[in-house]
Amino acid sequence: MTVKEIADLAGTSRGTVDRVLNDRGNVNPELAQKIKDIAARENYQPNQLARALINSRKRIRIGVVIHSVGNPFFDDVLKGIYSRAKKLGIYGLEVSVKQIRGYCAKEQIGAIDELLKEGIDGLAIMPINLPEIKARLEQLTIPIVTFNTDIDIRKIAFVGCDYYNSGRISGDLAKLILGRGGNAAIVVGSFKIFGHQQRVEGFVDSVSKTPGIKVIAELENEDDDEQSYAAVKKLLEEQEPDLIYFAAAGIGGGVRAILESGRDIRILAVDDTEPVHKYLRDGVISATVTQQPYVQGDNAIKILFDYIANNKSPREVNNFTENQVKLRNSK
Amino acid sequence: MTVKEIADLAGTSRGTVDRVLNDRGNVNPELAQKIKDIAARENYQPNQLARALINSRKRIRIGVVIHSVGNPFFDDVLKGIYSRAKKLGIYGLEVSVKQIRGYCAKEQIGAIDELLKEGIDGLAIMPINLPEIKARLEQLTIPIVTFNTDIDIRKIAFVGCDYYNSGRISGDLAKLILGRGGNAAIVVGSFKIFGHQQRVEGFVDSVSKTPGIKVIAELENEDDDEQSYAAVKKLLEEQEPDLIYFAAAGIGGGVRAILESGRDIRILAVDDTEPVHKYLRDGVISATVTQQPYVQGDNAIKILFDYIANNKSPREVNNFTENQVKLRNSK
DNA sequence: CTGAAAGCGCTTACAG
DNA sequence: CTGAAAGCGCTTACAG
Repeated sequence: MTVKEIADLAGTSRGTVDRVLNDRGNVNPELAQKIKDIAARENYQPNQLARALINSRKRIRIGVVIHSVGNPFFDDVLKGIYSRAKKLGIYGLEVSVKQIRGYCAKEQIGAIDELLKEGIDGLAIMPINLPEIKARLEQLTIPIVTFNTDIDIRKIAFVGCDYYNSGRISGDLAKLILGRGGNAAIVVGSFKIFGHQQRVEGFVDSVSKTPGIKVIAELENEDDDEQSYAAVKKLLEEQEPDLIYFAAAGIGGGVRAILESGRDIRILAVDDTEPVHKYLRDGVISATVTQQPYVQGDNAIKILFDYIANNKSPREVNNFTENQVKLRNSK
Repeated sequence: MTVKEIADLAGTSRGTVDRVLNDRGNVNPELAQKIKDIAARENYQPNQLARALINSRKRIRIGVVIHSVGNPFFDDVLKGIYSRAKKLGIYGLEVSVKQIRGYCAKEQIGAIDELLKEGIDGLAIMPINLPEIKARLEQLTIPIVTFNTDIDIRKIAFVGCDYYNSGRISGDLAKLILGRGGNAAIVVGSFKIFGHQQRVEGFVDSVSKTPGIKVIAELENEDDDEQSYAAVKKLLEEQEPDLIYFAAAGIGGGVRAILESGRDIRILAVDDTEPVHKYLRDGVISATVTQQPYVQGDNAIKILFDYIANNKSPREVNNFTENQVKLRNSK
């Protein structure tokens, strides 16, 4: 079935069929209905390649805001973004990435405004969860996809980690390691950060079913290696954990404190940044739970483009990446 | 840069440019060189969409041979195959799948011959590793991709598991669980099957670095639940394993023997078939190592189509899927 | 509101 | 060996 064939069946022209099938208006309602009926009856499927060939001439611009500066975790997220941008380049996609540093709302809003000035058809953003960001995003009329971290606004999709599940899986690991019992401690960045909180909850829920396992401490390190070192050092002076679960950043510093203590403590981590990777290979860290950063970048762009170019929404707003367990010999 | 622009620069026609750039011959060598130079200088990249639109008119037929009948492991492999077949349908791909049962060389050769009679442009096959299969495949002139299991022939690619690495990762799990020491037993289908052998090697190499862990038994179960049950039952009467690693099929039967014994034994599995899935959820099996069956099917078709339609080979002949650790709360 | 024509960038006959 | 023309299935002006 082609546009031409439908036009012939309806006794009209291709232009008119195109207008009807793509809701471009300006068609006699009766004729429009007739064309729709024929298309439905003949199960017309537009040829995606022909359509893409035409559509690729009008550029689609997607803006990306990511606070990746100084944080190697986001290297893989960026790889995913650029890879998908390249793949969709032949379809007319142009991606403009604003990399910013840390958690500054002002800088983030600045990046959004710059992108708007450049002129974008959609925004992929890792929003800082603050009221002023929420307010700014709610003013936008272009479609938005959030990735890695979420915020409570109307959006096409969120692509990122299911933190609660991540915590549960780390809990599974703790149970494997501690067997019938032992003391576990948890170190996170901040209980104020939703994802961190969720991981702690998941971990605690998971291990709490095993009576012999006790969670003896929950510490904050502000995602900072020095604070992490100090907090863990203090912990080791006061208590006797058999296992420490690092549920956010600052892992390198914390591990250093453990190694210096000379104690035999099992270590669980999250993600696969440089220090984690190294300590995992060396057998210092027992396991880490990763969150497919590459997929987060890749899929955020894919979903947003699909929405803009093909008017297709993902099935679910929440698109969770897999929480994958990595051990010493994992690749 | 378009064909038209190159033709203008070279003072010739689009037809001639097309002949040169696609090696269709029948062009004056000097003119051909001139066109090639211009294309190189202008960094000409053919528009993939326009090309695909044309090429989609000639159907490309890929035949698939898979011994999936009666083995639910291959459900996901099939899903991957059909998903990729559908995705590439708009590019002209037609896939014909021959599902056969078990390890019968005659049936497999029959399936190959049927496909050849249907007329295929490429073959994706899970070859039984037997001389007669090897001989038959070596006669073929169409491109071949092997998936899930490999055979020593000339081919475009193998897509499947790195069994040795899979075994090593299970060894990592054993070390996590046994901590400083304990007895491990291994159950495989057959030492004659390369993949099974490799998993055993990987496991042994991995745990052998920990002095306290001993591998006290290596059993065969012919991938059969009843034989598995009997073998494990006998093992438990004679020895005292702390952990049993099932490195192939027949896991349901083996686990039943363990449960009936009432002994507290940690269990490692491979793949995520129904009994494994259930026992993992119930906390009977501690962990399993999976091999991305969906990706195996999906990627085998993708690579083969890319070779036939776009003359593109994968970077490596061996395309290993990831060995992923799944725990109780994994999704 | 409608249709004839041109065009996207490529490939495919066909005539010479 | 070469070029002019037609065609893939769609969309986009443009004239009426």
